[in-house]
Amino acid sequence: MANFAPVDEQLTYLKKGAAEIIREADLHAKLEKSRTTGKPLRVKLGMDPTAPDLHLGHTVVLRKLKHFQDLGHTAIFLIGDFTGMIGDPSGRSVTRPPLSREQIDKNAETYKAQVFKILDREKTVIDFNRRWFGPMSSDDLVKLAAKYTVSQLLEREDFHKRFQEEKPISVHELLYPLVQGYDSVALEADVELGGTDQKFNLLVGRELQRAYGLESQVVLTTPILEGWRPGPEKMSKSLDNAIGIQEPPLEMYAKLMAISDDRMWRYYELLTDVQTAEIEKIKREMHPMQAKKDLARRIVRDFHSVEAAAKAAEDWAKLRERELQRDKLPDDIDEVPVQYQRVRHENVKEDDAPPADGRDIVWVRLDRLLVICGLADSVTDAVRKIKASSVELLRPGSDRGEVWRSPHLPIISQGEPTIRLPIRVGKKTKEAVIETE
RNA sequence: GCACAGGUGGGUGAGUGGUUAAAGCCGACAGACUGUAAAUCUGUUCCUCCUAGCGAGGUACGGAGGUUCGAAUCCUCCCCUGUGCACCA
Repeated sequence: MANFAPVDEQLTYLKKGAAEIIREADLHAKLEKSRTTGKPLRVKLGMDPTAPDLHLGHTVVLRKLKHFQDLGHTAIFLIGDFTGMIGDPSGRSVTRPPLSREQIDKNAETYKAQVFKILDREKTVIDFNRRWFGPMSSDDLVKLAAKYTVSQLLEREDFHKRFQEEKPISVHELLYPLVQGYDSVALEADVELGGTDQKFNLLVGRELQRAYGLESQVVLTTPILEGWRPGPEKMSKSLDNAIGIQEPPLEMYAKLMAISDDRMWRYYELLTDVQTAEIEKIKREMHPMQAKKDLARRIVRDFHSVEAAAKAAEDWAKLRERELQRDKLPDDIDEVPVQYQRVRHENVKEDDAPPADGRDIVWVRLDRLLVICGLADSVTDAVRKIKASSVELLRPGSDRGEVWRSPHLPIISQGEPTIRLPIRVGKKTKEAVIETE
């Protein structure tokens, strides 16, 4: 059979990005045993087919399953089509509405499609817990229920809280951890994976296996990933900070580029196969901006393709540049025709006039001009903007211009019928075409 | 229908007779900073006019009147919203 890597090597690989391993010594022992017997470990990850779309947060634990798979162990992806009908009460203060049969089937299908973006389709065992719960007799169910006590179940924080607050806890919800735990019995799992929020349920699996005369599984939890927006919230669709694995490359890339530097390292740890030592090196030696680009590219590649990732990076850079280019004269400035009458400055004081030395001076009311060009909401607003030094007169062919702080603007005319005047206010640039005739 | 509560600037929300064009916050707009994102800091945030100034004027606190030297603030009527009750049953 397969040749397993040395235990310590495997352990290092598996520990990256893990929140907690219960118990590490057990895992060590199991790895040791599988290596000597040549028998791969049975590693279980169960998911309820509740949300049809997976996001990067879900992939943290999936990747961990993949790691086991990489090392030659048996990855079992268990779709909780039976448990889905109960609804996982984890972290919930109210009863979760159960899913309909059709909904579950539909979600299960989309799950399979998405999960194989990470797992190796050939090597993964997909199972449904209805396989054993479907035919389970009432007798067996009672036997299962007899293995655990109410007070044990009430140790769970959310149950405890609800009990304390005299909020309802349905019996079927109480059953949930038992059912999930029994999955481990049925599958004879050596290891079960889950998010840290699943810890209690996973531990029940340990207990139940022992109660059924099996060796207890090792529980490996993974951290809950934070969303891409600033803030400590976990990644979640409802908080609108999730990066879905089915999202288009550019969207994915852009969101990833928007994460904070701190979070970037977290993502490196939890969403890539870059080894811890390597991450440390990147942290030390690479420019954070470059590191983030690499990360974004890497993740997009995982869910799309190398080409798509390259394209996303390119498109993103273009978008970025366009945004940063507001100092530069854009190629396509809107031209606004303006009649001189509407912007003519009437009462020019003599001493304001620069030496005309024979040429015509055209005095323009810059404030009115801004309004006509749509660069200000009202004349008052225009004056404010002028006084706030945010109005820049651009010189044609140059990226730079001159900040003009007065509502009156003298232009030396060479006698042309029109005067072109590119103006920038903040992000907006317009070119006024003044008809002097 | 009755009874309370309430209607303020883009949004929230202070303000109960007089420097109140109306606090604070948010948003928006600009400026600074910057490797991305964010954060931060500064300024501005009703309109019109000019001589461009801590300038002049106008309009504004649901609507219409009124009291007053003076009202977002007090009175009357109306409109609208929320809540409770009643009606219908």
